[in-house]
Amino acid sequence: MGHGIEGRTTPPAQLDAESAATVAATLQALATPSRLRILTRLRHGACSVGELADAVEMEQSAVSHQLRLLRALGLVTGTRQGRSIVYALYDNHVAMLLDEAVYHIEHLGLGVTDDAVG
Amino acid sequence: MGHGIEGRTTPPAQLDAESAATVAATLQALATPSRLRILTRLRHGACSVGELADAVEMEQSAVSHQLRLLRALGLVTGTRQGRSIVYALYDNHVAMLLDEAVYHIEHLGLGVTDDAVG
DNA sequence: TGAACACATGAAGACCTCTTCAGATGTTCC
DNA sequence: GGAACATCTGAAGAGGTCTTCATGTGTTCA
Repeated sequence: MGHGIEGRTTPPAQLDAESAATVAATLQALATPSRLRILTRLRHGACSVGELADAVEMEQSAVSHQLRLLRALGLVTGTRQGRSIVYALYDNHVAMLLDEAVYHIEHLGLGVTDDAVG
Repeated sequence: MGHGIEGRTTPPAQLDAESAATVAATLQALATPSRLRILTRLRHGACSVGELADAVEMEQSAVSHQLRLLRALGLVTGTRQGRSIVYALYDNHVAMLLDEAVYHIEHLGLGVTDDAVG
Protein backbone atom coordinates (compact mmCIF):
# COMPACT_ATOMS: atom_id res chain seq x y z
CA MET A 1 0.00 0.00 0.00
CA GLY A 2 0.97 3.61 -0.23
CA HIS A 3 2.63 3.56 -3.61
CA GLY A 4 0.50 6.47 -4.82
CA ILE A 5 1.69 9.66 -6.40
CA GLU A 6 3.54 11.02 -3.40
CA GLY A 7 6.92 9.50 -4.12
CA ARG A 8 7.35 11.12 -7.48
CA THR A 9 9.84 13.55 -8.81
CA THR A 10 8.59 17.06 -9.35
CA PRO A 11 7.07 17.70 -12.79
CA PRO A 12 9.29 19.46 -15.31
CA ALA A 13 9.37 23.23 -15.11
CA GLN A 14 8.23 23.61 -18.69
CA LEU A 15 7.60 20.96 -21.29
CA ASP A 16 9.91 21.15 -24.29
CA ALA A 17 8.36 20.78 -27.70
CA GLU A 18 9.14 17.09 -28.01
CA SER A 19 7.75 16.09 -24.63
CA ALA A 20 4.68 18.18 -25.26
CA ALA A 21 4.10 16.34 -28.51
CA THR A 22 4.51 12.92 -26.90
CA VAL A 23 2.24 13.69 -23.98
CA ALA A 24 -0.32 15.30 -26.25
CA ALA A 25 -0.36 12.32 -28.59
CA THR A 26 -0.94 9.92 -25.73
CA LEU A 27 -3.61 12.06 -24.15
CA GLN A 28 -5.37 12.30 -27.45
CA ALA A 29 -5.82 8.55 -27.23
CA LEU A 30 -7.97 9.11 -24.15
CA ALA A 31 -9.72 12.14 -25.57
CA THR A 32 -12.55 10.50 -27.47
CA PRO A 33 -15.67 8.88 -26.04
CA SER A 34 -15.22 5.68 -28.02
CA ARG A 35 -11.64 5.05 -26.97
CA LEU A 36 -12.37 6.11 -23.43
CA ARG A 37 -15.09 3.51 -23.19
CA ILE A 38 -12.88 0.88 -24.78
CA LEU A 39 -10.13 1.60 -22.28
CA THR A 40 -12.38 1.69 -19.23
CA ARG A 41 -13.84 -1.62 -20.33
CA LEU A 42 -10.33 -3.06 -20.53
CA ARG A 43 -9.54 -1.44 -17.21
CA HIS A 44 -11.78 -4.07 -15.66
CA GLY A 45 -10.34 -7.04 -17.47
CA ALA A 46 -8.95 -8.21 -20.77
CA CYS A 47 -11.36 -9.26 -23.49
CA SER A 48 -11.69 -10.01 -27.18
CA VAL A 49 -12.55 -7.54 -29.90
CA GLY A 50 -16.04 -8.96 -30.29
CA GLU A 51 -16.83 -8.63 -26.60
CA LEU A 52 -15.38 -5.15 -26.70
CA ALA A 53 -17.56 -4.15 -29.61
CA ASP A 54 -20.65 -5.41 -27.77
CA ALA A 55 -19.68 -3.68 -24.54
CA VAL A 56 -19.13 -0.27 -26.10
CA GLU A 57 -21.82 -0.62 -28.76
CA MET A 58 -19.66 0.06 -31.75
CA GLU A 59 -19.12 -1.74 -35.00
CA GLN A 60 -16.34 -4.24 -34.87
CA SER A 61 -14.42 -2.48 -37.60
CA ALA A 62 -14.49 0.80 -35.74
CA VAL A 63 -13.25 -0.88 -32.58
CA SER A 64 -10.46 -2.50 -34.54
CA HIS A 65 -9.35 0.82 -35.95
CA GLN A 66 -9.21 2.38 -32.51
CA LEU A 67 -7.36 -0.59 -31.06
CA ARG A 68 -4.77 -0.16 -33.76
CA LEU A 69 -4.17 3.39 -32.64
CA LEU A 70 -4.03 2.41 -28.98
CA ARG A 71 -1.58 -0.35 -29.82
CA ALA A 72 0.64 2.00 -31.79
CA LEU A 73 0.83 4.25 -28.74
CA GLY A 74 1.70 1.35 -26.48
CA LEU A 75 -1.44 1.67 -24.39
CA VAL A 76 -2.86 -1.80 -25.04
CA THR A 77 -1.61 -5.19 -26.14
CA GLY A 78 -3.31 -7.85 -28.20
CA THR A 79 -2.56 -11.56 -27.93
CA ARG A 80 -4.05 -14.23 -30.12
CA GLN A 81 -6.09 -16.92 -28.41
CA GLY A 82 -7.58 -19.28 -30.93
CA ARG A 83 -9.39 -17.23 -33.50
CA SER A 84 -9.95 -14.35 -31.11
CA ILE A 85 -7.47 -11.70 -30.16
CA VAL A 86 -7.58 -10.70 -26.52
CA TYR A 87 -6.75 -7.14 -25.65
CA ALA A 88 -5.55 -5.74 -22.34
CA LEU A 89 -4.14 -2.51 -20.95
CA TYR A 90 -0.40 -2.42 -21.44
CA ASP A 91 0.55 -1.82 -17.80
CA ASN A 92 -0.45 -0.23 -14.55
CA HIS A 93 0.52 3.25 -15.67
CA VAL A 94 -2.28 3.15 -18.21
CA ALA A 95 -4.77 1.98 -15.58
CA MET A 96 -3.75 4.71 -13.17
CA LEU A 97 -3.73 7.37 -15.84
CA LEU A 98 -7.31 6.40 -16.64
CA ASP A 99 -8.44 6.29 -13.02
CA GLU A 100 -6.83 9.59 -12.15
CA ALA A 101 -8.09 11.37 -15.24
CA VAL A 102 -11.66 10.28 -14.60
CA TYR A 103 -11.38 11.11 -10.93
CA HIS A 104 -10.07 14.62 -11.37
CA ILE A 105 -12.33 15.52 -14.24
CA GLU A 106 -15.43 14.36 -12.43
CA HIS A 107 -14.41 16.50 -9.47
CA LEU A 108 -13.91 19.67 -11.48
CA GLY A 109 -16.27 22.58 -11.13
CA LEU A 110 -17.56 22.15 -14.65
CA GLY A 111 -19.48 24.85 -16.42
CA VAL A 112 -18.05 27.60 -14.23
CA THR A 113 -17.35 29.98 -17.04
CA ASP A 114 -17.97 33.46 -15.65
CA ASP A 115 -14.79 35.43 -15.96
CA ALA A 116 -13.37 38.86 -16.49
CA VAL A 117 -13.63 38.18 -20.19
CA GLY A 118 -16.55 39.22 -22.29
CA MET B 1 1.49 15.22 3.05
CA GLY B 2 -0.50 12.20 2.21
CA HIS B 3 -3.58 13.55 0.52
CA GLY B 4 -2.72 11.71 -2.67
CA ILE B 5 -4.88 9.44 -4.70
CA GLU B 6 -5.22 6.70 -2.13
CA GLY B 7 -8.33 7.96 -0.40
CA ARG B 8 -10.53 7.93 -3.48
CA THR B 9 -13.64 6.06 -4.34
CA THR B 10 -13.23 3.28 -6.85
CA PRO B 11 -13.58 4.32 -10.49
CA PRO B 12 -16.91 3.57 -12.16
CA ALA B 13 -17.29 0.10 -13.60
CA GLN B 14 -18.06 1.42 -17.07
CA LEU B 15 -18.45 4.98 -18.22
CA ASP B 16 -21.89 5.84 -19.51
CA ALA B 17 -22.13 7.79 -22.73
CA GLU B 18 -22.54 11.13 -21.00
CA SER B 19 -19.60 10.74 -18.64
CA ALA B 20 -17.44 9.48 -21.46
CA ALA B 21 -18.28 12.59 -23.45
CA THR B 22 -17.49 14.92 -20.55
CA VAL B 23 -14.21 13.26 -19.71
CA ALA B 24 -13.23 13.07 -23.36
CA ALA B 25 -13.96 16.75 -23.90
CA THR B 26 -11.83 17.74 -20.94
CA LEU B 27 -8.98 15.44 -21.90
CA GLN B 28 -9.04 16.86 -25.38
CA ALA B 29 -8.12 20.16 -23.80
CA LEU B 30 -4.84 18.59 -22.70
CA ALA B 31 -4.33 16.69 -25.91
CA THR B 32 -2.58 19.28 -28.00
CA PRO B 33 1.01 20.49 -27.69
CA SER B 34 0.05 24.15 -27.65
CA ARG B 35 -2.52 23.86 -24.85
CA LEU B 36 -0.33 21.48 -22.94
CA ARG B 37 2.46 24.01 -22.92
CA ILE B 38 0.07 26.79 -21.98
CA LEU B 39 -1.22 24.76 -19.07
CA THR B 40 2.18 23.64 -17.82
CA ARG B 41 3.29 27.25 -17.93
CA LEU B 42 0.30 28.22 -15.82
CA ARG B 43 1.00 25.25 -13.57
CA HIS B 44 3.99 27.19 -12.31
CA GLY B 45 2.23 30.46 -11.75
CA ALA B 46 -0.42 32.76 -13.14
CA CYS B 47 0.50 35.15 -15.92
CA SER B 48 -0.88 37.43 -18.58
CA VAL B 49 -1.71 36.50 -22.15
CA GLY B 50 1.31 38.33 -23.50
CA GLU B 51 3.73 36.57 -21.17
CA LEU B 52 2.02 33.32 -22.05
CA ALA B 53 2.44 33.91 -25.75
CA ASP B 54 6.13 34.62 -25.26
CA ALA B 55 6.64 31.57 -23.05
CA VAL B 56 5.03 29.11 -25.45
CA GLU B 57 6.17 30.88 -28.62
CA MET B 58 2.77 31.29 -30.19
CA GLU B 59 0.97 34.23 -31.68
CA GLN B 60 -1.12 36.15 -29.20
CA SER B 61 -4.27 35.46 -31.16
CA ALA B 62 -3.69 31.73 -31.15
CA VAL B 63 -3.11 31.75 -27.41
CA SER B 64 -6.27 33.73 -26.90
CA HIS B 65 -8.28 31.22 -28.89
CA GLN B 66 -6.97 28.33 -26.84
CA LEU B 67 -7.57 30.17 -23.57
CA ARG B 68 -11.16 30.63 -24.62
CA LEU B 69 -11.54 26.90 -24.98
CA LEU B 70 -9.81 26.20 -21.67
CA ARG B 71 -12.05 28.77 -20.00
CA ALA B 72 -15.17 27.22 -21.47
CA LEU B 73 -14.16 23.87 -19.99
CA GLY B 74 -13.51 25.43 -16.59
CA LEU B 75 -9.81 24.61 -16.59
CA VAL B 76 -8.50 28.15 -16.30
CA THR B 77 -9.73 31.53 -15.08
CA GLY B 78 -8.91 34.98 -16.33
CA THR B 79 -9.04 38.11 -14.19
CA ARG B 80 -8.47 41.59 -15.40
CA GLN B 81 -5.56 43.54 -13.93
CA GLY B 82 -5.15 46.89 -15.54
CA ARG B 83 -5.04 46.35 -19.24
CA SER B 84 -3.76 42.81 -18.91
CA ILE B 85 -5.78 39.75 -18.16
CA VAL B 86 -4.07 37.32 -15.84
CA TYR B 87 -4.79 33.64 -16.31
CA ALA B 88 -4.42 30.84 -13.79
CA LEU B 89 -5.36 27.20 -13.44
CA TYR B 90 -8.87 26.89 -12.06
CA ASP B 91 -8.05 24.70 -9.10
CA ASN B 92 -5.82 21.98 -7.75
CA HIS B 93 -7.59 19.22 -9.66
CA VAL B 94 -6.32 20.74 -12.87
CA ALA B 95 -2.79 20.94 -11.52
CA MET B 96 -2.82 17.33 -10.36
CA LEU B 97 -4.41 16.10 -13.55
CA LEU B 98 -1.56 17.72 -15.43
CA ASP B 99 1.16 16.40 -13.14
CA GLU B 100 -0.21 12.88 -13.13
CA ALA B 101 -0.77 12.75 -16.85
CA VAL B 102 2.77 13.88 -17.59
CA TYR B 103 4.17 11.51 -14.98
CA HIS B 104 2.40 8.40 -16.20
CA ILE B 105 2.94 9.08 -19.86
CA GLU B 106 6.64 9.70 -19.44
CA HIS B 107 6.89 6.38 -17.60
CA LEU B 108 5.13 4.36 -20.25
CA GLY B 109 7.01 1.84 -22.35
CA LEU B 110 6.48 3.88 -25.49
CA GLY B 111 7.02 2.44 -28.91
CA VAL B 112 6.53 -1.13 -27.76
CA THR B 113 4.30 -2.15 -30.60
CA ASP B 114 5.10 -5.82 -31.32
CA ASP B 115 1.93 -7.79 -30.91
CA ALA B 116 0.04 -10.77 -32.13
CA VAL B 117 -1.42 -8.55 -34.81
CA GLY B 118 0.07 -8.29 -38.24
C1' DT C 1 -11.19 62.98 -26.56
C1' DG C 2 -7.49 60.58 -28.88
C1' DA C 3 -3.58 57.49 -29.17
C1' DA C 4 -1.36 53.38 -27.68
C1' DC C 5 -1.70 49.13 -25.54
C1' DA C 6 -3.61 44.31 -24.34
C1' DC C 7 -6.64 41.08 -25.48
C1' DA C 8 -10.83 38.93 -27.77
C1' DT C 9 -13.33 37.62 -31.75
C1' DG C 10 -15.01 36.12 -36.44
C1' DA C 11 -14.07 34.14 -40.84
C1' DA C 12 -11.38 31.23 -43.81
C1' DG C 13 -8.35 27.65 -45.13
C1' DA C 14 -5.23 23.54 -44.50
C1' DC C 15 -5.17 19.56 -42.07
C1' DC C 16 -6.51 15.73 -39.25
C1' DT C 17 -10.03 12.35 -37.24
C1' DC C 18 -13.67 9.06 -36.86
C1' DT C 19 -16.85 6.14 -38.87
C1' DT C 20 -18.58 3.14 -42.58
C1' DC C 21 -18.16 0.02 -46.39
C1' DA C 22 -16.02 -3.57 -48.86
C1' DG C 23 -12.65 -6.81 -48.98
C1' DA C 24 -8.31 -9.20 -47.21
C1' DT C 25 -5.86 -12.13 -43.75
C1' DG C 26 -5.49 -15.69 -40.43
C1' DT C 27 -7.69 -19.60 -37.59
C1' DT C 28 -10.54 -23.66 -36.52
C1' DC C 29 -13.01 -27.67 -37.70
C1' DC C 30 -14.82 -30.96 -40.94
C1' DG D 1 -9.06 -28.18 -49.25
C1' DG D 2 -13.33 -25.57 -48.04
C1' DA D 3 -16.64 -23.24 -45.02
C1' DA D 4 -17.45 -20.44 -41.08
C1' DC D 5 -15.62 -17.44 -37.82
C1' DA D 6 -12.84 -13.44 -35.80
C1' DT D 7 -10.28 -9.71 -36.81
C1' DC D 8 -7.58 -6.52 -39.65
C1' DT D 9 -7.02 -3.17 -43.37
C1' DG D 10 -7.54 0.43 -47.08
C1' DA D 11 -10.33 3.94 -49.18
C1' DA D 12 -13.65 7.57 -48.88
C1' DG D 13 -16.54 11.01 -46.98
C1' DA D 14 -18.61 13.96 -43.19
C1' DG D 15 -17.25 16.65 -39.63
C1' DG D 16 -14.10 18.75 -36.48
C1' DT D 17 -9.64 21.29 -35.12
C1' DC D 18 -5.90 24.69 -35.14
C1' DT D 19 -3.76 28.50 -36.98
C1' DT D 20 -3.62 33.03 -39.37
C1' DC D 21 -5.40 37.45 -40.78
C1' DA D 22 -8.13 41.33 -40.00
C1' DT D 23 -10.89 43.70 -36.98
C1' DG D 24 -13.43 44.75 -32.63
C1' DT D 25 -13.64 45.76 -27.56
C1' DG D 26 -11.92 47.54 -23.34
C1' DT D 27 -8.24 50.05 -20.62
C1' DT D 28 -4.72 53.55 -19.52
C1' DC D 29 -2.72 57.89 -19.91
C1' DA D 30 -2.14 62.50 -21.56
